[in-house]
Amino acid sequence: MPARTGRPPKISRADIVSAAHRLIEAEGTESLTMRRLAREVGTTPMALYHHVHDKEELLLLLLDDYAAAMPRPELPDEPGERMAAAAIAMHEALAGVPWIVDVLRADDLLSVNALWYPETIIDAAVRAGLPLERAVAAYRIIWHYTAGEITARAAALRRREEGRPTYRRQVFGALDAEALPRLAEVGGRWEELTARDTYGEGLRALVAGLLINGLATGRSSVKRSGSDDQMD
Amino acid sequence: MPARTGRPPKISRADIVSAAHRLIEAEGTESLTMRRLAREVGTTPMALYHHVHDKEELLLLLLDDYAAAMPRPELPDEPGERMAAAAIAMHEALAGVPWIVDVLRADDLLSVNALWYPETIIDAAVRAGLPLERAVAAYRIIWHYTAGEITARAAALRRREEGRPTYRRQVFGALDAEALPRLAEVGGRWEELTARDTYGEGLRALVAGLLINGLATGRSSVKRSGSDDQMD
DNA sequence: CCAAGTTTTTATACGCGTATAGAAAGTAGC
DNA sequence: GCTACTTTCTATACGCGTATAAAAACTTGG
Repeated sequence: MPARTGRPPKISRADIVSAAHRLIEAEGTESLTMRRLAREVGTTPMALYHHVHDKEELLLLLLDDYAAAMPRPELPDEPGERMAAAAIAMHEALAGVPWIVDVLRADDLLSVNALWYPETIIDAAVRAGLPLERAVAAYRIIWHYTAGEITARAAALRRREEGRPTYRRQVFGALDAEALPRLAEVGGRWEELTARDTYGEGLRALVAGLLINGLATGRSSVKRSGSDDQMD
Repeated sequence: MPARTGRPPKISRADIVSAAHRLIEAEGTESLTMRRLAREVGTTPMALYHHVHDKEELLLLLLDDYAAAMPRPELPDEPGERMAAAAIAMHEALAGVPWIVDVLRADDLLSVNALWYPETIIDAAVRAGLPLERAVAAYRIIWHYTAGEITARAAALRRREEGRPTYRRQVFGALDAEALPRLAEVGGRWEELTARDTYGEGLRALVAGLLINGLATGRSSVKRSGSDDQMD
């Protein structure tokens, strides 16, 4: 029965989401404002709010579409590597979305179509021998690390684009070498060192540690067996 | 020479920062707006901007004061435990600051008075046998994990306070048990499991993994340090 | 056909961070 | 004392997300 009561809608959630995609595509992330979007859809700003709860929900819907379209990686059989592969795929998916930072302020993942990532990571952790509860904990720890890394990455990018006077250069210039010898030792190389991509390295360390911890005796499963040197 | 040229200032950076502290203390984090703060200081909003670059810088100044006042923990001698102890102290310091989330959107730490944390962590990593470069990388990995965990924690708190209709309950209600068996298995316990504090657990795993990687089998992971061509 | 009820859309308004322009209040050189 | 110069502060304005209230456009029951 297509006939419902009340004033018939001019726009739908889908209209809004697809207009948002168009807008981002055409004019970049910064142009995605509720007011601009309303103009795009051909309505008033507040009309949008009858279809999405707030802007954050809209972004989550966008992410969901995005996640649905992401290709899923081949997964190795060895559990530790499998966890790592899924996490790296998740990281790559998220790192490619410029407005992701606003979504990352939300809790732990995730939008419906992105559930494949936690599912796969948790499953791999269970295969590695962790009880389900600990596998969930492991996933969340990986998620926190991933979200934090992406946030920092986005901030660094932003800072680089703005060309702001590099507050940290100033900090490292006036370092008290007595109180902070290591930082003084690093000195001017900080900028260079922190520009490196360490996500993969950290992730492997994390996975190794999680599996060792969870299995009491560090099964040799963690020891990198072969194809470990992929980077993103 | 106390005589300087130009119109004499009515307010100082210190005035602003201390007024901000007062305001937060008295009326909570949400009341800290540039306009409200200006009223508190007895000036116009835009006058503040001659003393701080933007609101984010102001928050960083607040954090700096806060960090200066934080007690520093006793540090164990064993390097791994030492790293963990410093990181946990850092986590505790940050987790206690309600507006921290806005600062965490910035790069890697940190304000001047908080440099003790990276210094200590890096130093402990070096004591554990990591070369300085890898110790810095280890610190940053720990930082990303810490920042991510705190962000998620803050988001969870916010969500709990708002009493929003728990989007995730809805997600977990309509789970496709075929495609997502592990998540289906967790089911309604997700809420409970994700409420647990896993920071310490994750951190220990991370430290363990970082030290294993950097030492025992780790030499093999240094093998690419010459041709280190990764982008960010 | 009309009143009641329901859903969607519009109008208006608030407070936010901050960009921009210019006024105000000093010092320094003549 | 006047002009130039510098620094600080004020006035105004923009676009943002979104709360609130009312209007509009339907269906339904009488």
